Amino acid sequence: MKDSHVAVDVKRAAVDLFSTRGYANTSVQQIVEAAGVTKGAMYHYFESKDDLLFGIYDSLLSMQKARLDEILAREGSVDEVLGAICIDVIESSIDHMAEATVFFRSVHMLSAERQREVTVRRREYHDEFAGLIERGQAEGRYRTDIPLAMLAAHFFSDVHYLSQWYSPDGPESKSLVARQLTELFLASLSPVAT
Amino acid sequence: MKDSHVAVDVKRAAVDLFSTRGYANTSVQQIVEAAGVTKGAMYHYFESKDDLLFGIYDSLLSMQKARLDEILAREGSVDEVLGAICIDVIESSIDHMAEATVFFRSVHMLSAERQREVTVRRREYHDEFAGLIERGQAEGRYRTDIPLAMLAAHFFSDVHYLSQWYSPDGPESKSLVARQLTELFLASLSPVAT
DNA sequence: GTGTCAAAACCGACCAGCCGGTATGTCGCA
DNA sequence: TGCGACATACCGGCTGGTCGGTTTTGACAC
Repeated sequence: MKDSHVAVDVKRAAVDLFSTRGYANTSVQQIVEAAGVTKGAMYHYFESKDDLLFGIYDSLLSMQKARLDEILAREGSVDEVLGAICIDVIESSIDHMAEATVFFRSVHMLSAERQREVTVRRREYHDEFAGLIERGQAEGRYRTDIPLAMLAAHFFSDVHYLSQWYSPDGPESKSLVARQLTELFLASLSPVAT
Repeated sequence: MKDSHVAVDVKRAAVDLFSTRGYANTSVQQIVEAAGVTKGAMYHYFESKDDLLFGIYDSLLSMQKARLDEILAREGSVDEVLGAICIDVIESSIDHMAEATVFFRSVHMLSAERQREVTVRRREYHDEFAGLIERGQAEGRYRTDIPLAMLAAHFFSDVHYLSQWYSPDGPESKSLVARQLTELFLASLSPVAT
């Protein structure tokens, strides 16, 4: 049921429209027209407009979590692993910029229940990420004068903000941006001389 | 006309509701009820719901710009001035958290024309901020291996993200958060050893 | 191959409700 | 008596969602 061409087309069209016009400014009618299907077909695969929106969140959260776990499973020093994670999440956010835009812009349009689920799953990601920083702190590699949660937030803010300024058509390549932002973050993690 | 108690109350109620429920999920009826006025009174002071939303943007942009210019006019080294600006914008964003939440969440709900004006005024702020970093680079204080725009974005991302995690009821005080985030930013600006 | 038939997929006209906005009226005051 | 500041009833349009009906699909018998 999940991989019907209808469901796929509708979701793609929805991501596209939500990211440009916004969720509230996009009617179900516009979505199905853009997807080349009918309303009946859409409501056969999605319970509601909210359900469709949540589908976007679900995909993105699953993907990023899988990527995170895959990298965490690899061998390497804290520095290497953390760097790899930062670069990966930035690159994949750029690869899925439209989804990311919707993700950060439309949480409050989800039903309360769904918002809670998104929060929980984001926190899982956050905690694994913060845990890695904590390991680095234990090894004396990262500063401890600033709360762990703030260090993590300091990085997520960059990912969050990407869709506000990055353009795929711009001068900066995806991987360069990823390396530079990661570099800035890691630089700010260095312990301060006492 | 601007400082009627009706206009003030409506705006305050709107900020409150927009920041919690979102612009699209808040009806004009709810706003006027929360403000204790009638729809007629509101439409006497605001042309449209869009106009009301823009009022929030206008206030915030004017305030931040004025604060920026005031600090820029003061004497001091680049480090001191930049640090003061960072701390100030973070603190005032916390002081006006509700407005900031609306600001970052609802731009795409503004009319195209108004969106353009907001963009222009944000860019003015951005350019002055980036200009200061550039001065620091010229003095050899800040790294030059990363595009200026990205350095600026790296800071704005933290301000942007504040409303996602900061709670006034939480353990961290406003000024401490401001100092710590500024410290992280300035740390990442340091030139890298070659 | 072909007829049968049930289930799944899909269609699209329709609806109730809400929402932003307005038209018209009232009231106090200069 | 004119005018700005509100109040209130009202409207047209649009939106998410539904529902009865039709077509397509696929398993099975013959």
